[in-house]
Amino acid sequence: MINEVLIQEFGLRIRQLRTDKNISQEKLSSATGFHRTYIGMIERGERNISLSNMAVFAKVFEMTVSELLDFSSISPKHTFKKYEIKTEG
Amino acid sequence: MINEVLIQEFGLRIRQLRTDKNISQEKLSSATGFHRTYIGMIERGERNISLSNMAVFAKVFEMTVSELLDFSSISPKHTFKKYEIKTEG
DNA sequence: GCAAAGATACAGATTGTCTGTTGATCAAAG
DNA sequence: CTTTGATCAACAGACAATCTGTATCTTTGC
Repeated sequence: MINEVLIQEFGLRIRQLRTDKNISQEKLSSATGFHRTYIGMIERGERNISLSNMAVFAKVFEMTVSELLDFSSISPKHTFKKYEIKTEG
Repeated sequence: MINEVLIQEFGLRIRQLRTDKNISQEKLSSATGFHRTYIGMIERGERNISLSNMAVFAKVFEMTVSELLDFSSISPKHTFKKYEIKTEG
């Protein structure tokens, strides 16, 4: 999978926001409508989620998708330079 | 499809960035590695793209995914309140 | 034991690729 | 002015690859 690091950062970000709210994966599951095991897979960086599903998390955490993808609190050195393009791997 | 409005905004954002760079869909296609028709579908808001593929566009446009999803120039009133959650449609 | 989370496997849906066609626009040439 | 050639983008249909969402079982920690 391409851009795995980014997907893992996203998982950490969701976990951080969830634990900040002091709720379980099951609670987040019912808030978002996703299955609880799916939440777990996302937090572990095992799922490359789509824009429309990102928006569901963003809404539950009351922020825009842009803010949801702001990893400065998790990974201060985050930069586009680490992103990968398909054919150069 | 859920969150269609957001997906359309993303398409407009890509189109804006591409036309600002003065390149054709085909040029963007070879820069990103995606098929030329796929670029067109994204710009028309017909594809719900994944995080890892967003990063490919972000890299080509030299910005983070968070910046790529900043729609303030396209849609100044963008807010998470317009996002949808699965079960409410 | 019990609750929360990890792990794996799976069907069905969607994304992403590919070939090819159509129509619009533009510039150079007749 | 109209034909030719080149470039660009919308679109259709078929296919491969990947994601979505669920079920089930295992592990961890209280």
